[in-house]
Amino acid sequence: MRTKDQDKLQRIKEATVRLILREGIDGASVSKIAKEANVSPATIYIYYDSKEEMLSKVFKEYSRQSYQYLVQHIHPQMEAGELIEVIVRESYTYFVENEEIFSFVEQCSRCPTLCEQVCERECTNELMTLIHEYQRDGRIRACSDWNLWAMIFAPVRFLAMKNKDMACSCNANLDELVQMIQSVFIRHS
Amino acid sequence: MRTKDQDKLQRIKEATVRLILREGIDGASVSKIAKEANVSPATIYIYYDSKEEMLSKVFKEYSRQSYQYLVQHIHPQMEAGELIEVIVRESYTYFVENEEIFSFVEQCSRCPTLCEQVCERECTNELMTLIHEYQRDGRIRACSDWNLWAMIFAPVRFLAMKNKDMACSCNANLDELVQMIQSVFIRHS
DNA sequence: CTTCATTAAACGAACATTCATTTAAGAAAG
DNA sequence: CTTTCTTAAATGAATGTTCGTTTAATGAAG
Repeated sequence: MRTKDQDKLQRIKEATVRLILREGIDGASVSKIAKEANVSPATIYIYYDSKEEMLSKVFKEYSRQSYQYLVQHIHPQMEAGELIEVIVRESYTYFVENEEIFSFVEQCSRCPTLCEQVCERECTNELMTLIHEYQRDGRIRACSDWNLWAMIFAPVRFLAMKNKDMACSCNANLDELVQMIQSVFIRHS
Repeated sequence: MRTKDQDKLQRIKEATVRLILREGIDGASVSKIAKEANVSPATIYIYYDSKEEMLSKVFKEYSRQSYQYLVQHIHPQMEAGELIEVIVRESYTYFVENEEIFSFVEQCSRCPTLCEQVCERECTNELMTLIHEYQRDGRIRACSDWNLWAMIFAPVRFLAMKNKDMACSCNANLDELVQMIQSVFIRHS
């Protein structure tokens, strides 16, 4: 029996993500993706049942990835200010260095038909648990999970999205953002 | 001479926005939009040169609208804390009450092919000028424009987007968010 | 080792459908 | 009448998906 070529599957995923950065979610057709991946359109249907299933699976996978990346850079002994700094800085780094994936995930997460299938919550359990500990003993300000996201990730994602439009001073912006977010969650700073 | 039917144009815009909320940006075809607006596809091409032009014009118009709405509720005599509260609350209200428009704008603003044509900056001059005054005399914390957006609008938009997923406690979340954002921009609170 | 079925991956071509857009003719208003 | 709006119908191109075939990897038989 012939075995599935994992490299080919990887190429399909990357092509999807690359094309959606270039042409937007409505410009990424199956045939274009296939061409970009050097693969026959029919091959895609060996790995996925439909275009929709493909998008939502790739979406889910790459959603997870950014948080997994983040978790690697975090350890529970960190001081509160450092924790926030690392989360913000590393998120930003990841988003900028993986702009294809980032743009893809951003687009998918605004698309009602896609994000009702992908629960962001389950991608982030590990990170949440850690932050909850810091909140419980008062090292960082307690708040609802929604607001935790709203005040940490929404700002970083916004800044990362605007990265291209910014002048050369993007590092200064990031420094400032770190301080601002810290001032929300940590007293006397 | 027969006059262009402005009501028809309005119906087209609303149908566009409604359909994109339901089916996402890639599910909104010209014919579906036409049907939704009770209009022939050809009629759309009387008002717009192409689908792309149409999307970007409607996008631009509705982008402006949310800020115009906001400006109505703001006056320069406001105390700093109140200013931020009003911006956050009224933004949220607008987004939730106009979820079709909101979802449409959110989707468009993540689509690379669309947002390179629409400069968000020019929609917000009036609001920016006002905030800059507050920043200049220290009533609210000075920061780069990017971070101003990142720490005010990105969080509200995020919360508004998650509004549907939230339990009944969405008002409490909003209250908390207002406080958190105030604590970034205003000392001793 | 060499054959040779067997199995599933992979493909290019073709499918029906839908797409964005245009045409040609009718309807409405001046 | 003239002018402009409006549309149903038609356009070719492109869409997502399937078909029939070929290719490559495996294990059994000689």
